[in-house]
Amino acid sequence: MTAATATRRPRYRVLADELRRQVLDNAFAAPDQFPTEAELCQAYGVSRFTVREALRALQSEGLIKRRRGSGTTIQPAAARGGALHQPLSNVGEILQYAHDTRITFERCKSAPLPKVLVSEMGGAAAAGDWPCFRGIRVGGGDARPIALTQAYLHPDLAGIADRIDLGGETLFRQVEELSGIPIARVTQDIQAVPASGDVSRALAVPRRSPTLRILRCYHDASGRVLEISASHHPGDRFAYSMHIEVDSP
Amino acid sequence: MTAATATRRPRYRVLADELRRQVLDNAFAAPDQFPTEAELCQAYGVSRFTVREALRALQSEGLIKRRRGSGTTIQPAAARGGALHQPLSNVGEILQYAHDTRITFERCKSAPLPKVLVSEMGGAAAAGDWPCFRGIRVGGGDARPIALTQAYLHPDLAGIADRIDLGGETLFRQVEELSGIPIARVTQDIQAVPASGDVSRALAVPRRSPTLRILRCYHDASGRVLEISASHHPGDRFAYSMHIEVDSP
DNA sequence: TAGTGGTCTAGACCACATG
DNA sequence: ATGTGGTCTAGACCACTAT
Repeated sequence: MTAATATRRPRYRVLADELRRQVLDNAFAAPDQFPTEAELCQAYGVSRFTVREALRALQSEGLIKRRRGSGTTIQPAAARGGALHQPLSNVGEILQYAHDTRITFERCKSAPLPKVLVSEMGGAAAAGDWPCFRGIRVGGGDARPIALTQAYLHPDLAGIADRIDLGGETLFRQVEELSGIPIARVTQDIQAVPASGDVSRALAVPRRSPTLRILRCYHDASGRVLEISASHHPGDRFAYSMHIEVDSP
Repeated sequence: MTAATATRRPRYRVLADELRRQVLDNAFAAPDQFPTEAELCQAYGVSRFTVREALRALQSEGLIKRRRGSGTTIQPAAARGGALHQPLSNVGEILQYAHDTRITFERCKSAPLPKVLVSEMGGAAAAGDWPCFRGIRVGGGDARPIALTQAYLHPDLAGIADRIDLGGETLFRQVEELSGIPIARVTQDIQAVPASGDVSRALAVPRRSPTLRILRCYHDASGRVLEISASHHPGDRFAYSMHIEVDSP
């Protein structure tokens, strides 16, 4: 029996989070200093199954590399260029940013959804006033911001809009928790656009300079859009990076 | 003890192949007629672990969908384009374009890797002359091109460079086939950059206009970069979209 | 040879969906 | 109430790498 606290979070996810944090915090002296499965089993008091599930997650994120006989090594964390990299995997952690960045939101007035976002959704079911948030993400060793994000909640969720912690977890996690409706699917649209006046001021870049715009729609299981967001990133100091594992023979 | 034949192929892969064949052969009357885990354990005489590993593979291919409590269902065949199976995981569609586009390459002279790509790789092991290809992708109902792609093969693969079908399958699939070395991992970097002179001419966009640049590295199992490519897309008529299925915590 | 990760078994309890 | 898939344990043997 473990502690009596009712953690509904699987152990292998907790372990994966813990190990990811350690890797990103450079808690290991060298890439080959990552613990073996047996060591992790003992250190955390879990079975090999749990350890392997956690390591499978980290591997699919590209954080570690495993070879039979050799061991587990940390993937080149450094060797990255000037731009900030956002590692993402095919599962839940996709929408998280590097751990040394942070964003704080401010609440804006509710308003009809901007036209560009309405068309992104396919034009349907966009009626009503959507509670609006605006945030600027900073970090990554650069004083200048790396993102301007505008997010909108579905009018049905207006009741929880005031209970959002503006400096807390990601918006969509809070939306899930406060509304009790899990996010089932995220669609994402990435495009290069010129910086508008608003964006150029917020990001400290010239007007019309290349900007990476990421539009995201957060759907529940029935397809309804609970949240929609638009993020603008400066082209010269932000890269959206992902990796894909291909299964061998 | 199983049959005496020394099958070094894991059971869960054999099972996955068998089930994939059945699904593609429409051996199941309805999408919800897929067997349960318990049925598969009994039918094939394997443990639940083996069954789940097999189903995990099929799920990551997008072939089946699983829900706790409900069961396993077969995904609509509409999601599948060609008759060929794609070893790439669910995120693998990321590398595919709309099928109403096409690209033809031309062979360029082998040359040292451009600096921007060297730094993308981390700077190591980029020495030598890399066989080079250049292609322009058209389609999508617009007469103007939607991409300029430059691709480079590792100098070790110079021998197969002349056997590439310039109008055929994707380059990396041909590289896999001709070299016999499977691609194990793809890393991808998306950034907004201003159009260079070369890019602006090829895409028929103004110089310095926002352009979506996608850098891809194709690694083999040992981490060597077999192919590296840079694609530039016009910001005003190209969007990179992707869908992500979220597993709720 | 010793130690690593990869595969596999036989159990168990749980969360969830459906009747 | 039943059955589903999700999590987890404690073992085992094997293939591979390094020494």
